[in-house]
Formats: sequence, structure tokens, C-alpha cells
Amino acid sequence: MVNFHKECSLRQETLMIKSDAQKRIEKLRKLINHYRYLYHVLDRQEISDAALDSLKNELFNLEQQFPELVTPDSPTQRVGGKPLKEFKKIKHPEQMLSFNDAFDVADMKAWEDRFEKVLSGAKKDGYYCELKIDGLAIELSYKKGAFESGSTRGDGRIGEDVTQNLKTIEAVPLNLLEWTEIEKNLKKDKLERFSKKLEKTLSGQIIVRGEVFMDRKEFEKINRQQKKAGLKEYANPRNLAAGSIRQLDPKVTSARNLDSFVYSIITDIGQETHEEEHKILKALGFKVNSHNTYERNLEGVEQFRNRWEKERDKLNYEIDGIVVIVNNNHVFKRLGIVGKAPRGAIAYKFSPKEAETAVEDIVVQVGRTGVLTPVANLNPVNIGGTTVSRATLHNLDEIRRLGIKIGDTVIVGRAGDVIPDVRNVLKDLRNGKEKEFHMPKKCPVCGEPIEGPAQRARLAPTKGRQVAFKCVNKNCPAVKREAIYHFVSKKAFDIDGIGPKIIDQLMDAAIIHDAADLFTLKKEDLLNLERFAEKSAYNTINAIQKKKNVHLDKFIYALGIDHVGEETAFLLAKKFKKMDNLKNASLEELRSLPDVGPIVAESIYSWFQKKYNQNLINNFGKAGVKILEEKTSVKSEKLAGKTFVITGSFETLGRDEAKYRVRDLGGDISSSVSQNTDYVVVGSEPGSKYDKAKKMGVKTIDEKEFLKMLK
DNA sequence: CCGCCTCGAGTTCT
DNA sequence: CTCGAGGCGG
Repeated sequence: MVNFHKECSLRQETLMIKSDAQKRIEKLRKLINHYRYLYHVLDRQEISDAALDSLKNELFNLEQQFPELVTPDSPTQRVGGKPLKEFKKIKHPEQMLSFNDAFDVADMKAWEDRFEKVLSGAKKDGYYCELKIDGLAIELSYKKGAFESGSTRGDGRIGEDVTQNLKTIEAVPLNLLEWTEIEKNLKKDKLERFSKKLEKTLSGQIIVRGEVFMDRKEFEKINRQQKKAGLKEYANPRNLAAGSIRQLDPKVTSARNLDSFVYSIITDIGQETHEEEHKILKALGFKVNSHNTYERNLEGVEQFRNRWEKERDKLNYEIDGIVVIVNNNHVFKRLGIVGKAPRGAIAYKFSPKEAETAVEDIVVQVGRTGVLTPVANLNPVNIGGTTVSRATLHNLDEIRRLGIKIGDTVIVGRAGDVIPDVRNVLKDLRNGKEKEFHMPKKCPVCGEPIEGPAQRARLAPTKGRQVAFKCVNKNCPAVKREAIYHFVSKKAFDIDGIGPKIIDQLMDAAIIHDAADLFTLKKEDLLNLERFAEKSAYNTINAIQKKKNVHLDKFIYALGIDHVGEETAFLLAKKFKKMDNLKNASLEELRSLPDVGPIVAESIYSWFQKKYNQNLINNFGKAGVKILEEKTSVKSEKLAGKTFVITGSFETLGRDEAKYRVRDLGGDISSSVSQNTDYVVVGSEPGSKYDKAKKMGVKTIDEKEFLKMLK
């Protein structure tokens, strides 16, 4: 009796808890699903990750206690499946097609012309434009509002059943929204007319399609982990996403944090346009891409494309173009299929960020310092919207690293989206006629012998390996020419309207021999040259004479002494005050300056020892160049001890101007972010310094705050 | 001697 | 902007 009683009460207790648990479980599921929807679909975070995790934890624990309460659509079941032996096949109810490609306006026009002929004047009703996500296509099937199965494209007719893996993607709803919610959404978009048919469809089956992808952050995170573990890094997010979705063990897929957008409804619910499909998908609780939009004509399409080509880097996922679809579904159907692609849609690709081309030659350039730089002359190709015909190869080490030969086929990209850069040599495409590149033994410009790493190693055996080859002839025309380019450049004498072309002309005609000669130029000297008439000659002379008075730091910088750039020139001007003091400074004096070590001191000292340079300085004086020697006074100490780094561009002042203003107030400017940096001033379109500042926790300020500090 | 912090120099096309 | 290397502190 006693025992019976006990058992009874125990059962009673369990039952009670179970019913409570059931209620609690349902509430938790609803809540978790709601936050998931806000976060992954509507892009809104209203609860911290930690808080959401604790909800999930509670749910998980309850379900552990009552396994019989687990349902397949519970949020805990996103990683519920066991590893598979192989994927089952799923037949697509309607073939999954691919798109034909267009690369420019002409292609688009041709496409429009082609199908308008087919339509023979029927109304086409504009286009729907979507971002073309670089991922893989999927198909999802929902029965009675719950996710039932999903598959990859496969060959278009039959795909692989990757249901378990798709479940792990939080952007893929395990349940559609509740009907009352859907109705509200439809009303908001004035789509009530679909209500009836949609409700009926949902009680049965609805099939939709979309794209699975991995965002950049996740991709970078995984590659960091790979690197740390000494494993091979993945080539791109697309391949990694595709690989992840084809994992037999859903635990692996789950760890990859994939994302997804959907973009079309296969089931007929009376949708008239593609735009409506998107709105309905959104109303159902699917994640659709909010940037997609309707455009009336090809001009609008063109604008959409161009805008996103420019802004594609701001997205957290990769796109390789846009998809343009005839918006009217009846017209779209009528246009039919050509080959493997629908005639009513086209992928309008962005110009590629990398392209394949041939190395026609490798030539050598001589820079201001005499350093020889090998440059590849390329068969011109369009990369990122501009034509590239040359790319630097930096030095011999780089050539060896790439293994590049003349005649090779290469992949060219643009470093920092600007500077052409050889990424890869396609050695498999060689035909045997490729020629090895050799550094010339003699300077290609003056014919004097080149000093290479081997020679220098003998001269200074303590130094490590040096990569540069150098023409050490002080009279090498190339070096002298570059010296004058440098002299007139923005940060030196800043002489407007005199560029390499004019300097070449003047030197070739032997009218000038060094920078000092510029200041004694007469109008008559120029009139004999090609492309110079009265007016242009006058302007040029005027531009030169206008810059006759120059601050000491600019002057020192303009001399182009090895290892003396802007900063060191500024420092020298501040310390020595007068040109004469610097000229006569001893090695020890120079060496004692902060940031000047043995190498820099030696470079400065020996520059002023040379007769040629002494003459040059005298000639500047004779030509009437005046050095303003009293500019170093700091106006205030307001920013003393503060170090600034500047990135991006500003509305009200240039970067250099900003720099001078900081210095005037006693602050320091640095070119790279570190622990020592006090403020990073962030303009529009900032570069990597901004990222670094954020990572290091350095304080960033915007233009407004910066200007306030300057006041 | 090592590692961090800077500066210098080179770079393409519109 | 990026890479290489000089300077300097630990």
C-alpha cells in the first residue's frame, strides 16, 4: 500500500512537471524563433547573443529531460541529424536553370532586342534586379508550414538531399510565420488578393528557391583557424560554402555558420510578377535581399549595376554581378528556355577583379635612387573597369617567387583595388617558347655596370641579403631625370604644370641639367620646343618663379637624399634651422639626433661631402631660390604629446593640410597605427588603418571631432 | 639579439 | 597602400 502510494505520487509529480515543461518548451521555442527571425531575416538584434544562448540552453536541457517532447522543427534540432553515408537524390519539380552572362551595356541591349523580337511588341513590364550572390543554389520544400526537405541544384533536374545541413542555417526558417502574422504582412504590402490561395497552398506544400553562401567575416574566421592549425586556407567563400553544404556530417556544416537568401517561389499561388514573389517570400518569414529592386528599363538596370559594382565591398558577402529578370511572370514563361537558361533572365556580371593575360615583355626601370625595378608589359586587359597594361614585379625575389617568364600567361589583379599586381603564373599553359628574365649587367639607360646584391654583400658582409639592383652612376640620365621629377613634386617644391613630359623635353634638348636650372629658364628657351607657344611658355615660367621661396624642410626633402623623406627632412630643418648648419654638420652631430642612426647619418653626411651636390646648392642660391628658415615655430602646445594617424579623405581639408595643422599645435603625426597612437582621424572611405585602430582599441574620431580639437 | 614602431620608396590609371 | 628596412628599447 505504502509502495503503491509512493509510486502514484511520483507519477503524479512527473506528469505535472511534464505538462509544465511542455508549456515552457513551447514558449521557449516561440521566443527563440522570434529572435532568430528578427536577427537573421530582419537584421535586427534585440537580445544579446549570450541571452539567446541561455534560452537555447534551457530548451535543450528541458528536451533532454523529456525526449518525447522533442519535435523535428525545434530550434535544438538544427544539428540533430547523424552523419550520412551518402546523400539521397531529390527530383526538382521544375528544372533548376542557370543564367546566360552579359558583360556590358551592348550585351544587355542585344539580350533585350532578342527577346523583344520573340514578344513582337507585347508588354514586358520592366525588370526585377537582384544582387547575384556568389554562393550555391538550393531548393526548399515546406509542408504544412514546416521545413520538410531541401536540395542542391545537382544537374538541374536531380539534386542531392541536404535537408540536415540546410536545417543548420539559422536564416532558413524551420517554420513559416503564423498565419495571422502572414496576413498582417500581406496587408502591409497590399497583397491581400493572394491570401486565399496562399493559405490553401501552405496547408499543403510550397517550394521556394534561393542561395546559400558564407559571409566574409565567417570566411575569414575559418581561414584564420585553418592557418593557426597549419592547414590549407580556403580559396574563396563560394567554394567553402559549397563544400560545407555537401558535408555528410551536419555537425561540420553547423560549425560553418552559413547564411541564405531566397528569391523565388516555384509553387503557383497566382503570382503575377517576380517582385510580388519577393514580397510574398518576405511576408512568409523568409530572408530576402532588401537591396533587390524593380527597374523600369535598361537605363535603370545599368544604374543599379554600376552602383553595386562600386559598393560591393561594403556588403558582408560577395556578389559577382546582378541578375536581371523580366518582371512579368507570364511574359517570362512565354520567353521560354534557350539551352540551359531562361531567355527572360540574364546574369549581368561585374568586370572581374582579376583577369588572365600574357606577359609580352619584362623591362627594367631605373628609379630616383638608381634602383632597378622589373616591370611586366602585359597584353592590355580590363580589370575592375580600367585597362591594365603594366604591372610591377618589384624585384628579382618576386620574379623567382612567381617563377614568371617572358611569354607566360598570368593572372593579374589589383592590390588595394588600385595597383596592378601579378598574382599567379599559369605554368600549365606554357608552350616552351617562354624566355627566362635576367637582370641586366649594365644600366639600360646609361650603360654603366650595375651593382647587385652579390657585390654589395662583399662590400658590407654584415648586411643580410639585399634584393635591390642599383645603377650607381651619379650621372645616369634616368637617375637625374627622376631626381628632378621628385624635386617638382607636390611634397617638395610643388611646381604645378611641370610633369615628366616637360622635364624629358628640357633634358633631351639639354636646356636644363639639374633642378637649379629650372629657375633660370627663360621664355625663349621653351618657345623652341614642341607643343610650346607664347602663352603656355609664359605659364610654365610663371609657375616656376612662383615657387622660388621655399621652407627649409621642403627644400631638404626636395634634394632627394637617400633615406631622407618628409619626416626626416622636417626633423633636420627643425634642428639645424639654417641650410649652412646642416651642410656643415658632422657625422656625430647627425648621429645624435633622434631617429637618425648610423645609416641615415652616413647618407646625409656623404651627400653634402660631394662636390656635385655642393655646387647644386650654390646654384640654387645663384638662381634666386630663397630658403625661408624661420618657419619652425610651433603656435601652441595644445596637442603636445598626442599622436595622430589620419586615414580616408575629408570634406573641409586635405590630408596634408590636416597634418600641418596638428603639427602647428604641437601634436605628432604618424603613418601607422600602434599602441602609441592617441587618435585615428577617420575620413570618408577609410583604409586598413581604421580596421587596425578598431582591432587595437585605439580611439577613433571623425572629421567633426577633429576640427573641434584643432580650434 | 629580437620585436615593435616608424619612415621611405615605389606604384597605375584617369 | 604595402612592403622593406632603419632605429631603438627591452
